[in-house]
Formats: sequence, structure tokens, C-alpha cells
Amino acid sequence: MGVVSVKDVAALAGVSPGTVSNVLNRPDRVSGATIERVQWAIDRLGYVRNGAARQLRAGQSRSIGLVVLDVGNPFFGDLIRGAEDKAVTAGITVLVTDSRENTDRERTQVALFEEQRVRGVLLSPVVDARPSVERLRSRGIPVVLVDRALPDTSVSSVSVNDVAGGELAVRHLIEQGRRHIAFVGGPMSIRQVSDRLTGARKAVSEHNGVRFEVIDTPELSVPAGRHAVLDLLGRNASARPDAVFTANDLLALGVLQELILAGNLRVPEDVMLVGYDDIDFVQAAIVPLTSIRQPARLIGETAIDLLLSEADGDPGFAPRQVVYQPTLVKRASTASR
Amino acid sequence: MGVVSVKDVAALAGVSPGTVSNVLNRPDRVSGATIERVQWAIDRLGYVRNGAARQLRAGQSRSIGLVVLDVGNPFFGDLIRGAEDKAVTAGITVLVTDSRENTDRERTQVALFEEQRVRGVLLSPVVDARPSVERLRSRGIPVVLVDRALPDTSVSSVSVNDVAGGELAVRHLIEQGRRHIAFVGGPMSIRQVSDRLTGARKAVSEHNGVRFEVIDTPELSVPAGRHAVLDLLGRNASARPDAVFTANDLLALGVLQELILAGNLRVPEDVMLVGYDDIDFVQAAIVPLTSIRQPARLIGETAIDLLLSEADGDPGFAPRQVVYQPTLVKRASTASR
DNA sequence: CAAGATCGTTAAATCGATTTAATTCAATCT
DNA sequence: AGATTGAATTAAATCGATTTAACGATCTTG
Repeated sequence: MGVVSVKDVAALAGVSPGTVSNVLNRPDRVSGATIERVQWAIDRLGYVRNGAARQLRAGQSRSIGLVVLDVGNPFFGDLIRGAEDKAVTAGITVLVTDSRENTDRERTQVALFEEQRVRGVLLSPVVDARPSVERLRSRGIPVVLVDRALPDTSVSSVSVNDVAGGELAVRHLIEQGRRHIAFVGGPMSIRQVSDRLTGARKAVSEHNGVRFEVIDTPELSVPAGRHAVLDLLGRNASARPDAVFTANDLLALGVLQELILAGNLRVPEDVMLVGYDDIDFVQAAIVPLTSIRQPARLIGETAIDLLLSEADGDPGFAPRQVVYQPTLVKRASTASR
Repeated sequence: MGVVSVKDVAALAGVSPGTVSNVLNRPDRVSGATIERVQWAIDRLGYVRNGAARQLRAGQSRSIGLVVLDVGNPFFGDLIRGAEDKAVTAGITVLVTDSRENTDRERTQVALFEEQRVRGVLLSPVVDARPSVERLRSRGIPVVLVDRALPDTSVSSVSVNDVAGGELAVRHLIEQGRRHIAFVGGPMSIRQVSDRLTGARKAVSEHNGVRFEVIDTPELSVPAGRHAVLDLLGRNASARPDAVFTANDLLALGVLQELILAGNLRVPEDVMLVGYDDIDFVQAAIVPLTSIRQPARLIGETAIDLLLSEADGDPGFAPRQVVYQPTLVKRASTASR
């Protein structure tokens, strides 16, 4: 029993394997009566196409790969949904893997997609996208970078201006009257993090008399945020920042949590707080958080569009770099009385 | 250029394709000198195995499929991570798709995995698991249900006792002195939801003089939670529940948010609140939420273990149903003064 | 009515890697 | 020397679906 192939179906329907294939792929070339007979045989035997064989012949698969930095992060959850929605309408499946912000895993996963001869890859790269991009490119597999652009224009990307986001956040804090700002985030090897920091510095440099400091974290998580705060708690009021900008919302939630637990510092009175990503949860936080919003879903959708147009090989195709602008969403964590 | 195959590698290295394959798969059967020569040719040409061809011959792939109800939900994020961690150690890749709590999507995705001849499928079913399970089973593809068991013992599953979870939550509310409890959740077609409700009813029935009502929601999201509250806000104090138990944390966060925004009802004084899943964010909520914790990561890990042992076809293999017990995590939202 | 066009179908080649059975050649044994 | 063993390698078959070129049958058309 077990494996039912076209041959079996063909035998039962009394036709050749080629005809079965035609029924499946170009029914217009087959007579009505034959279609019915073949369909009946297919149902009878419970036949299911062997994807591997199909793909081997076709040379490419019907799926695309998506490598994200962290499936647990709701920002990527939204991005994935945007991508999937667009992909299904094109009859294509999105296969998701999680690189965990780890270069080795990213490499392994890209290599797997390469072996699978996927139609294309959406990549949210850990550090330097170039090696992975080169690899895929040399094999003729289209790549679109998400949430990150490359300096040159040879590869398509959909990103958000992270420098602008950092600027927005810190400028807002300065406008709210704060003069000692701490940036919490890391590792700096992640481009989004360093870009946001660059933006923050830029905003600081536009004003005189603003102190700025950086607290490096090993990862972008709630616990890392909590840990980063410990350093601040011991200081006396004059040495302590009166505002914190974090590289993402998870960190911000961690910071907030630890401040509340410590009990002697109030948000926003003593410390204002701005996060990044505007995930659903920040508006339900102990103190609703001001955050920088990125159009996650839209990024996913646009990325699929770019990828498919590149994969369909329009002769006049040229890589495009789409850059969305982030927006500031003000909430209680930066409200001045 | 484009496609480099074993043939090209073999030609350049001056050996037969079979030897190249041996170098790749059983290097012990090949002499040292030959290995080196082949490796050199592989590097030189940038050869990458064609997964489809490999799999066609092998009859099965090196990946397993995981269908979750909602990638955006951190509970599944943790589950995915647990599964991936276990899988990589076995050299297997996890392909994730999101059914969006939609039966048609689930069917499509299961069918895709079927075509791909995956090693096995981890399924978190929308409604009735049976059709999908039957299909995969009849094709000899192992299935493990996650976050949901089937009444009979013919299929492996890793789940959490949702009835017990509902009981835990409501019993706690009653012990805290509440006597009018509302359950917020839906759609009831999702087994987890109805099980939690069953547990809640059970706890209610063990005490005299406890009022209980059900507010049905169309989905398990923050907005759905907010919407569900609107009904309660208009009531006067005697008709209003003094405690709410929600089918998951997202709903609870929505409920909390709307109560805070409305302004006239305090948590926990006027309304106590218990959520479900204990996602990271609930401890950073405006009022840290009491919740029912499920060992998400552990579920993912265990599911992979069961799947692999079934796939490896130990002769003495029998399906196992692993049921974990949920635990109550008490926080401010149910603190009595 | 013969020559061509059309339609439905099929036989056979193909995609690329793996595997089995066969072959070669050198080393070991009697 | 002749026979035996063993290791290294190869030729050829195979997995299952798709596709190309060819075929026979029916239908047009001049």
C-alpha cells in the first residue's frame, strides 16, 4: 500500500501517466470524460502529488523562505502575517524560521532554503547581510531584505528609517524638558540598534546641555531590560537619567517593570520612557508606553510584492529600496503632568 | 552557468557521480585523497545539493511541519522555540505555518506538508483534529497534536489540562471572596476555550451562591477583550460581575485596558481579573495580571520528542498522551487589599 | 477525395541524487 | 604461482511527476 503514484492512478483510470499529469496541470487539454475518470481514480486511491518529484522537474518550488530574528517578538508576528496574506493570494506558501539573532543559525537556514530551491528568500539579517545575499544571488535566488537595507542599491529591501526613529524618540524627550537621557539597547552589532542610537545622538547634538549615556544590553528582551536598570537604581538623583529610550519595546517593558518593583522612581515623573516597535502590549502596560511605530504588516506585504516581481523576472526589473518612516505614538510614559 | 549538479562536480574531480554522493553521505567508504579532490571541486564550483532530488530518492524529507493557531501569540512563540531547539539537535528543520484559527487554511497547510512528504506534523488544530489526523495517518505521516488531545488514545498529543486551568482560576476568585463571575472568551468551537469554561463552571458548582455568566467573543485578541467589556460598563453595581476570568491573556489585557479607560471601575477592588497563558507581558501590565501558566516551551520540546520516536518507528512504539498541569500565578489583579 | 489542420492521447526522455550490484586492482594467504 | 580477500570505485537503475515529440483519429477545406 503506502505510496500511490501517477502510475497507479493511470493504471486504474486506464490512461497514461502523462494524461494524469495533464488532468492535474492543464485540464483544458484533456477531454471531459477522461478528466472525470482520472478524478475518480485519484479519489479512489487517495492520491497526493509528490512535491519533491514535481519540484525536481520544475526546477523551483512553490514556497518562499522567511528568516526572522525572533518569532516571539510581536513585531515579527505582524510582519509574518502581512507576508503570508500576500503570499497566499499568489498561491505561494511562506516557510518561517527563527534565527534567534544568531549568525550561525541564519547561515544554516539560508543554506536549507538554498537546498530546497525556494522561489525566493525574505531575510531579516542578524549582522552583515552581504554573505547570505551573495550566496543566494549567485544561485539566482531572489532576496529581499526586511527591516534592514544595504548601502548599495543592488538588492531590494523594505525597511524603516531607524535613524529617524531614534531622532523622533529623543527629540520628543528633549521637548518634554528632559536633559539627561539614557539609551538602553544592544548588541550594537544589530544594525537596527546602532541606527536608533545614531538617531538618538543626532537629536542630542542639536541641543546644548543635554547629557547622554548608553547602557549596553546583550539582547533585546524583557529580562535584559530589567537587568539594565539595576545600574541606575543605585545612583543619586543628580547622576541619574531623567529619561530612558530603549531599542525596542521588550526592553522598555523590562525597564518599566524593574522601576516599578524598585518603588522609589515614578514613570513619567522621575523617569520618562520611550520604547520602539509599538507592539500591542505597550498600551496595556502598567504605564502605557510612548513608542515608535513601524508598519510591520505593511513591511511584510511590500516585501512579498518585491520578491515576486523579482522572481517573475520582469525583464525591466530593477531592485527597489522601500523605506518607510516611523511615527511617534505618545502615551502616558512621557506625559508632562 | 546556473545549475551545478553532482555530474559537474564528478567531472571536475575526475570521479563518478556515485563517488561524489559517497563523499557527501558516507565519507568512510571513500579514500582520503578522493575526498579531498571532491571537496575541492565542490568548493570550486559552489555546488549545493538539490534537496528535491535527494528527497525524491530518499522518500522523505528532513523537515517537520508545525501548524499553529496564531504566530502573533507569544504562547505559540515559546512553543515554536521549544520545538526548534529540540529539532536542531536531531538535524531537522521546523517549518512553521499559521492557520489563523481558520479551518480552510489549516487544511491547505496540512495538504502542503503532505505533498512535501515531511517527516511528521505537529498540529495545533482549530476545531476537530480528526480529519487532518486521518489524512496524515493514512499516508503514514506521524502526527502529534499540541495543546489539544483527542478523546481516544490512537494519536500522540501534548496538552495542558484546560479544564483544570479553568477550575484553578475560578476557585481562586471564589476564595478571594467574589460571588459574581463572568467568563470572557470565544469562539466556543475552540476546544481550549470550551474546556476552560467547563472548568470554570465546575468550580462555580462547588460553591453555593455564586453567580456566573458567559460573554462570548469572536476571537482571542486584545480588541475583542476591550469590546467584551462594553457590555458590563453600563450596568449598575449589583448587576455587574465582581470578577472576570478570560480565556486567554490577550483578552484579559483588552478587558483591563477598557476598564482603566472607562475610569470608574478599579482592578482588583471592583473587578478582579484572571487571564490564561501567563505570557511575558501580563506581569508588565497596568495592573500585573494573575494568570494560568502553561509550560509552552516544554510542550514544544515534548511534542518533538514524541514525533521523532514515532517517526523512527521503534517497533514497540505506542502513541502517548502527555498532559501537563497548569499552575496559578497570583499577581495584583486578584489581590484582596 | 486527397491534403492538411485539429484534438486527445501516449511513449519516452528528463530533472539530480542515491543506491545496488558489479568491477577493478592490490594485498594477503596457501 | 594461483587463489582469496578486501577496499575503492563505478555503471546503471531508481525515485515520481512533467514535458516534448510523435501518433492516430476525426474534422476541414480547396
